[in-house]
Amino acid sequence: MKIGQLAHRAGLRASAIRYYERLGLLAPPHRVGGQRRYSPDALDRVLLIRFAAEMGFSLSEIKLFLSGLRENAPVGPRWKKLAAKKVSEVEDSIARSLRLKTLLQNLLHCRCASLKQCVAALGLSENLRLVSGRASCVAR
Amino acid sequence: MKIGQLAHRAGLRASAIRYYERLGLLAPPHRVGGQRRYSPDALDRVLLIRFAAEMGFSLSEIKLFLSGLRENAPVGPRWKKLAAKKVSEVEDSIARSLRLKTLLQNLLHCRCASLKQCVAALGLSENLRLVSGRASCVAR
DNA sequence: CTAGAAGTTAAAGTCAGCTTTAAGTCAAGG
DNA sequence: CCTTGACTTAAAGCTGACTTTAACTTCTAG
Repeated sequence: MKIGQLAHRAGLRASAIRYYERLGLLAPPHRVGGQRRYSPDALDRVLLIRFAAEMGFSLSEIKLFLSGLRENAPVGPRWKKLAAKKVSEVEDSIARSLRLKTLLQNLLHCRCASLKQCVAALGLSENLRLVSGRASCVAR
Repeated sequence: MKIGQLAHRAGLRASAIRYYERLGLLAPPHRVGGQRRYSPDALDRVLLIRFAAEMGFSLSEIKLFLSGLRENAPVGPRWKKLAAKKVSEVEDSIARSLRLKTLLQNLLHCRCASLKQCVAALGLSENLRLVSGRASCVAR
């Protein structure tokens, strides 16, 4: 498989494949006349990388757990440790997003005299951390 | 108020304030001997910007709805339209994160013979969109 | 044989949201 | 007056994940 085809099948551009290679995520394949030739396994590898990326792992995290990973082995403790960490990160992000959504909806339905009041009513005035919105300005 | 003080009260660096000014988010204040002097209102403005930023709005979106916004006016239709759009964006992101979390947890508890199998079992093989994880490999 | 599609490289560009740097000016205390 | 700290500017740097560009080379179809 040439790079263009690999890229196409993985839904990427050739430049992304070369980039992954440069980062050490993808082993340099053998070459024919200077051009990269990939085995079908390479597609699995790229798809695995994309999968992990979609899971929210950064490329460096992916490199970390792909190094020394045999694809045809059970999910190991290294993977699990990273996955556990990522789960809690995702949970945090979800919690934050939910608070965000509530705030936005309050704003949407509020009848405050001013935006300023409205924002203040949501309990964010001081340092603007998204603390749990205590009072809703909808009630006014 | 000098820029350092404004920045400190808003929990930012002076450079961020100047950056906001350059972007047109903050009106250029008057100057004393070349130095910026801010009225207390400027703090409200900056806090409002930070609030919106924390809500997930980009600075250009914030510029959009701050332009022509009087702070002491009810939340207007322009705001509401943007907020509604953002609510659905946040909802999408939450939904995505929830799927992610489920997938990660499956991976965490799975006993598949291989990562490859595990990933495949989650119904992601083909194009790697995070479609609703149909089968769980935990069941194996 | 030749056109043109697709491959190669290194280096620079992109986006956001700032920060840092360099080189200089201003303000306040002793 | 002098030092020190806060201010000024424009321009460059940072992170991440790539893409684009420029200048070439190689492959493939006709």
